[in-house]
Amino acid sequence: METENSSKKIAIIEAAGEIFVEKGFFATTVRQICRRAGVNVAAINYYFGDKKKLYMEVLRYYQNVSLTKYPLSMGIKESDLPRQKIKSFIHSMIMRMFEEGSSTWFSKLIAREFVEPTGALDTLIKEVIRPYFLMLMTIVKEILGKKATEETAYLCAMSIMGQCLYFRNSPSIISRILKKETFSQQEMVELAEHISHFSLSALENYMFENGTEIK
Amino acid sequence: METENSSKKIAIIEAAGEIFVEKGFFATTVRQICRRAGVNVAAINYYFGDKKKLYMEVLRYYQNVSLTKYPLSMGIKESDLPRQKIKSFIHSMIMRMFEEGSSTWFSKLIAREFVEPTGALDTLIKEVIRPYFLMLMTIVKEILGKKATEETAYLCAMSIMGQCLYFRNSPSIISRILKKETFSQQEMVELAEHISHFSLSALENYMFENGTEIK
DNA sequence: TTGCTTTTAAAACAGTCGTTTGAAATTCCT
DNA sequence: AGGAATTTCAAACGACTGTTTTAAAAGCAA
Repeated sequence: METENSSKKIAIIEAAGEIFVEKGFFATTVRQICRRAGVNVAAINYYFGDKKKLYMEVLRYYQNVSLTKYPLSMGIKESDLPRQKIKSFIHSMIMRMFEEGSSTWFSKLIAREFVEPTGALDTLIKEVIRPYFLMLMTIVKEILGKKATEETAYLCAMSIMGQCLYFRNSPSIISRILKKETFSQQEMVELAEHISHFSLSALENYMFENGTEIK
Repeated sequence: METENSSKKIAIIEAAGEIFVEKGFFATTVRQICRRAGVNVAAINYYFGDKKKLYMEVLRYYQNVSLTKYPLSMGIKESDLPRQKIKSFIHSMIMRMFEEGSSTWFSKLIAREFVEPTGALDTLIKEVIRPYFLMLMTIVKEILGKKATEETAYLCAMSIMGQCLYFRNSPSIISRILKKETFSQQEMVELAEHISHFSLSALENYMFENGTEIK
């Protein structure tokens, strides 16, 4: 019975992470994972029990990595103006989702979960997503002002999340902007700038209609 | 050799449409389709060749149905103000995506293709998506004004599309707003209202920064 | 070394997938 | 009606899936 994380266990997790991100949970086969990790097919069941438990381990593993590299307060200072907070939030989110590197697979997996839920992981997902989403909602409310209802803030936060995930999760779209798969630092910045600008323009005028304040 | 569409062929297409929409191309099995259509497993291969060709037939079938029910000019009059055009566009898009009914599966399939491309169908997809997307871009440009670059209009159009598809394609999100799966007419209207309002607020101020016009 | 536990590895398992077979049933035409 | 073409169906095919088995190899404490 293994007690701590053997190197082989980690090799499996990392190989699995790559392929899960690339193809999603269902389209990924355990044999692909094992081949890339250089282990026997039985290793997954030996170390993790089954494919689904491995998937959860992958999420958990990258959750830790991701949370240490990108703390929940993503460079946002409480003293910042709401405008700046939103910018930081979106910027950080885009960076995390697009940046290439072993520590960002988790974000991509999460993004995929949004669109193609595996179901059994809802709790884990919500543990990670909800704090961010609630944080976004808080900032959104600061900008909208106190006249905004909870429902309004919720919808606006979803509009922002939707943009981020859409740009991330539509390969055919991405490849129409650029011919390549990856993004340069500058391109990511520009994308974040656009979403920030678009969303801020929206939020700062959301409570007004035709130039007159609502209610 | 069959020449025209037999009733059985259509039964398969409609059953396939339902399940493809619900589960996506890969997770749908031909046996499920055949069971729901009340035909033998071999029928799919007999009438369509294979699963992928059936999928293309489904898309083609609903493309025709959808295009007749929802013409490309979706209630938009050229004399309308740009504001109204955007509203009509988003409203129509949301309606098409959420409305239950045999003729809207196509839109849902398309929405799914956005996120989970089957690859082989890129051309067909683009034939349908592009006209709408270009139309949206045109309206966006009218609102942004002539100082807006093509790139800017493109990004803004994507932001709008992203919101629509995100609200549509995230079951776990949807079910947090409402407990049920389907939407009432009023809820759809409210959703469309929000996206319209959010996007219009954004667009109408996009070319301004801190109250001063850009450039 | 001895004995015991942990790890590896090939092979097989049971199940499902999309697809094909080949013969029966049905339809259609003269 | 007869006979050819079309359509249906149960069964099976081969390939793949996730998982289990079984036993040999490696590690390790005594």
